Amino acid sequence: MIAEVIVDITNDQVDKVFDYIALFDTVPGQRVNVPFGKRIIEGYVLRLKESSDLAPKLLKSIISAKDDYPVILPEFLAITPQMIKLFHLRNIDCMRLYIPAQLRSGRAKPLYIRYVTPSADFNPDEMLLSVRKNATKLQSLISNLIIGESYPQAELNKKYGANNVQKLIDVGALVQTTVNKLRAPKVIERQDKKVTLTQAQQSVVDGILSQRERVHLLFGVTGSGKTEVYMHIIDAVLKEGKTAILLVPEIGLTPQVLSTFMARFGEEVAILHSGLSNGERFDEWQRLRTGLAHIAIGARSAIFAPLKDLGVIILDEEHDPSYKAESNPRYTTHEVAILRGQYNHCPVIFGSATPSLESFTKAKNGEYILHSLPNRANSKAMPVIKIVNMCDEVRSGNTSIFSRDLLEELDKCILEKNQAMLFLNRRGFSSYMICRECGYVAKCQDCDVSLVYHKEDNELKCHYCHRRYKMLDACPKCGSTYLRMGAIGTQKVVEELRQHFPDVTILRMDFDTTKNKNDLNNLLETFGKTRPCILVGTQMIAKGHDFPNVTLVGIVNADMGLHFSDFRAPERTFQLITQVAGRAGRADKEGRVILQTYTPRNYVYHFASNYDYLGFYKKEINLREVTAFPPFTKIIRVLVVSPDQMEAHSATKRMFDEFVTYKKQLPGEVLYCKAMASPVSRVENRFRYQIILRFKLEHQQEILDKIYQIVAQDSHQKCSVFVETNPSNMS
DNA sequence: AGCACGCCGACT
DNA sequence: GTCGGCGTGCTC
Repeated sequence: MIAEVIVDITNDQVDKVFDYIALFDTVPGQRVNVPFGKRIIEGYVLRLKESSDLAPKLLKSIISAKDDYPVILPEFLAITPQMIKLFHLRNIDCMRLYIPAQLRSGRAKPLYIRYVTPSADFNPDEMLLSVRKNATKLQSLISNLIIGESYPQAELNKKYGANNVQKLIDVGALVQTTVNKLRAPKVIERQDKKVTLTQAQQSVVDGILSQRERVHLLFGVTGSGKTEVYMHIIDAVLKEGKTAILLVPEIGLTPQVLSTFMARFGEEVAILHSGLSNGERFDEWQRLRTGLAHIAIGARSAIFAPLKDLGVIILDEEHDPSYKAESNPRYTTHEVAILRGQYNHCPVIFGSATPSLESFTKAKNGEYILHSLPNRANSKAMPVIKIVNMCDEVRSGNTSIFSRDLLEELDKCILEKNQAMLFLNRRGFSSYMICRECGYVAKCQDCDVSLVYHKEDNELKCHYCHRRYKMLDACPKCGSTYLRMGAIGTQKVVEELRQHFPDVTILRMDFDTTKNKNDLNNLLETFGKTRPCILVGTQMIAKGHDFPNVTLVGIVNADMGLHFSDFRAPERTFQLITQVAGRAGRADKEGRVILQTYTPRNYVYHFASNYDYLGFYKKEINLREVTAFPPFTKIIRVLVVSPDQMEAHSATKRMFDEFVTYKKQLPGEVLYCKAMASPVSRVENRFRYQIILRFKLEHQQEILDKIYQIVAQDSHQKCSVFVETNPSNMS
């Protein structure tokens, strides 16, 4: 037999199938050791065949199998060609996505637990006679051992002393056995709490289950009970003997979400997330692979959960940016989900209260089936969102971070012994310029995106074209010199808050204060039981935490995201406001939201404060169409990185010239093509240049192929080139 | 990724 | 004359 093998080397030149002679039984998906050149490396068997096109004398043989089971499911091997094409990946990139990293590095050691059992000829009475009188611990060990019983050795060691236990092992009184134990994260007791669905929820469940081979978009407002819908569908497919994947955003994997699913499905659930130790994660992967667990819950990478017979794939909060892998290997979870859905003939569900423009457009076009849950399950009204004009505050002499409205509401909230959340919108390091008198924001004349301040050369730059602008001394609109830039940090907010409310507990939650997983849990626990209390935080506080006593949500600086130089900024801002507002007044208490902005008349705030997704969608999709931005076009960023600035520059120039030549061949297709230094021009002493292209979708495959071809032509060891599709982070 | 082959500069 | 620089090319 001949085996087609992919070798475990990340290099374009060896990204092809190598034929080896399989002298023993091998199966597709198996990991093998093969001779390659002068050395022996790991490889993955793709498929088996009778003969090779190569001359037999050129072929070498597989040395050995690395595992006694195929580490990659047939399903993954089947979708690999499509993965390669869709995301422009190498074969080996795909293989590595399919298996946990620990398996490859060989660091995933199974956990062995030693047990000891009294041996057949163990006679406690006889043995006690030969023990010294003062060896009390040894005596009690001997007299407490029960024949036929098995003890974890660590336990006995602790109780009676390791030397005593070892002594008994040495004389043959105790026999050691080793058991491989799976390190599952702690399991919450299963409570069979049956929830009756509302009629609306039930019809969504029925609709999805009756159209299994399709992609569904579940558009349900905050609190409409999407989770219940998911659970019922998972329940239904489990009963058919199938399996399920539920994906949540990276920071959405909160203890609350986990315990909800654990309580419902118990040990059927395997969790795959970054908080697990290497061993735990590997063991959860094994539980899924061997069929001990049937539901995989996790962030993005859990889309590669090794489950057979998938009955449903769910992406909750489908608009969340973390579903897009922004570093190599790059992929989009939505598309992988659809590939797996097609293979398994199972439904794929994208759920959100604020669907991404891309997904909603596809639903409107009939590519996805749209299901709506327009009402909250408890039929309570959404909290009122009050927009506060911060320019007015400045004009009336209030230069603090907080508006008078927000302070007043905070006062009331504290007086009533309730809780408040203050949300800070902070993205990236770059910042925009804003006039604090009139709200003017510096924008690029060509691109209609906000300019980004670059400290290195004290200039304002557009991230979408190469245009540079002189730093402003005064506002060009009103002449005020009261310009501001830079992000406010949570620390600053907390400091100022302490001055206003010295006696109130103020908690801070951001990247700095939640470095390890326990920090976050402790913080949430403290917040849960402290009243009154104010929680200040970034994105993190917006996700899935349910605190019934939160009656006030303050969005301190809504504009930050809006003026970030990203064509998706309005969309992100709308999603964020909706999500954050949903934190107020969850239970029987009225909620209130204060939204602070320097541009109160912006359409995003208008639609967001009315919870009008459809209105926002209509406006925004129209804007994208008119300005020729995604989803009507595709944006490609080619990033060139090299420690040698000249090398990076000349490579960029060479490629850019080729793109320009190509652009002329397809008149009207490539709308935009510019080369420039990257906004963050140097990272770790490596220089960065970029080329931005924007083109229509009709010939996208052709154009993409050409881009990849040009990039491949010009890649040397001296500089690395990365190609990103519709990038959101341009640093 | 590695390792060998191969073609030009500074040395015992 | 040789040793060694790392550019180029191949690995079933």
